[in-house]
Amino acid sequence: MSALQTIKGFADLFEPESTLFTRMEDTARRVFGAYGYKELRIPILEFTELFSRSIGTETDVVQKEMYTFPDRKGRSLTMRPEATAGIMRAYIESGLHGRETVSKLFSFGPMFRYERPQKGRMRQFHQLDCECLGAHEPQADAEVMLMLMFFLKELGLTDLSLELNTLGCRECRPAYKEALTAFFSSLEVDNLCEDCRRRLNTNPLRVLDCKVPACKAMSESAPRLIDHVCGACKDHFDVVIRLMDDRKVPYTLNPRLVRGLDYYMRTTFEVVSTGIGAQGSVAGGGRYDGLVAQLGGPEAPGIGFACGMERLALLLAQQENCAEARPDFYIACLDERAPDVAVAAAETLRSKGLAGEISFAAKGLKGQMRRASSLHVRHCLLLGESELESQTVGIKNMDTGEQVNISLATLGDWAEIRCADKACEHRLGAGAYVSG
RNA sequence: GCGGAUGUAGCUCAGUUGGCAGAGCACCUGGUUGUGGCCCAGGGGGUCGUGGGUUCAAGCCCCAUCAUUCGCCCCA
Repeated sequence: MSALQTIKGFADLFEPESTLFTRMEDTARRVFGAYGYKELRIPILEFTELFSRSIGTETDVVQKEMYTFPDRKGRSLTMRPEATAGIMRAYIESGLHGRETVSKLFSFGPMFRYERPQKGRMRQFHQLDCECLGAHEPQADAEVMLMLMFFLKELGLTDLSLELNTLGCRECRPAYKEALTAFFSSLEVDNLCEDCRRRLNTNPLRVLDCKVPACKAMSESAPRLIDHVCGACKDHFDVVIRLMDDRKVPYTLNPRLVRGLDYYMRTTFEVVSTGIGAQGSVAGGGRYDGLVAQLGGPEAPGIGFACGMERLALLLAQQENCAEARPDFYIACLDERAPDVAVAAAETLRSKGLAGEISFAAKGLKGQMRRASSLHVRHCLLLGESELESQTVGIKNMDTGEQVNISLATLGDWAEIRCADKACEHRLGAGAYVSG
């Protein structure tokens, strides 16, 4: 343990990862905005009760993964492990439900879960979160999923699969749970893994989700939820599927897809990738019609999803189309008097739209040129003794090796010409990456 | 909470059956070159993650501990 290292599972994000995060946020604002979603920023700390009441007391998240501690007055606070609960709280507390029938909200930021870190899983991780509140219609389910896939496509991610399932509702799920429990109890329960024998009592649906081969084999012939849901749920799901088929968005029906949080019902979905190791699910969500009321709000239905930004970043980093933006200039100071001149010259260049930097200290030519090379700049501006005497600057094109000397007074003109030349290129890091 | 792998120079890593701490890259100085990338010579840099133990002798063997990482679990 040391004051000079990050906490386990907490990371500093430098380039290029930080740029990837910015890109995800920008794309999210643009795409979600096109569907009528408004950005909502919510606190990171909430009263613990908000999470235990919404996520479910029996879930692993609440039981052993939350950062929970008392504040100075002894009230139990928790660093949010997910965003939905906080958005629901804000929705109810603000009275937004009274001013509009449908509310579409998105949010993003850090979440916290005390888990063992591994690839694609941190203790502080980031999620993009969308919630559509006030609509019970299956069209809302379809739109949410279409929006998610559109967002991923806009990021350039296409090699992903959408998995889809329905969980039934409060009316039909209890009967299914009983049927499922009865089914497993009729078999050799001892063949199930230790976890599943426990799940059989707490949450039998999770047995379907188990990855242990023996459990998988046993649940192979288990009764399927889709055959047990009530008429209303069946109708709802049929419309969702028909809409997805109409839009020709590929998906896989996965009867084993079960959400880990208690509040989900009816439509559930998950976006999975094979490219990032064991933590392959990059986004997940579903319908949660009872949640708002359960938290003390009105009877408002809802559907939404959360998207893991670290996992998306892993996929984005694998793409070959990340081209770094090249700075336009580096001013090499070869004389002690040069840095003063360089500060002013650089300001002139930047005011004309060029990007670059200067050496704050005067150093030898060799080191300066190395620095210019490592920065991948297009031009190296040389300020040495002779240039200072004559009030000029040597401009070396780092690609061609050509060098010209121009008067310091005309540096702004040179910059304008350079800018015009490159009018089609992104300026000042506005788009550090070009999509392919 | 459980299991595997890994901690040696600023970075990437070698290090044989236990016997003087190494390479490449990077950095600094000098030389060569018409003003960088090549080449030559030299140089600075290490509590070998940490603490114990075995031994004449430990980077190497044993125990503990911390950290990183990949899985399990769980989840986005």
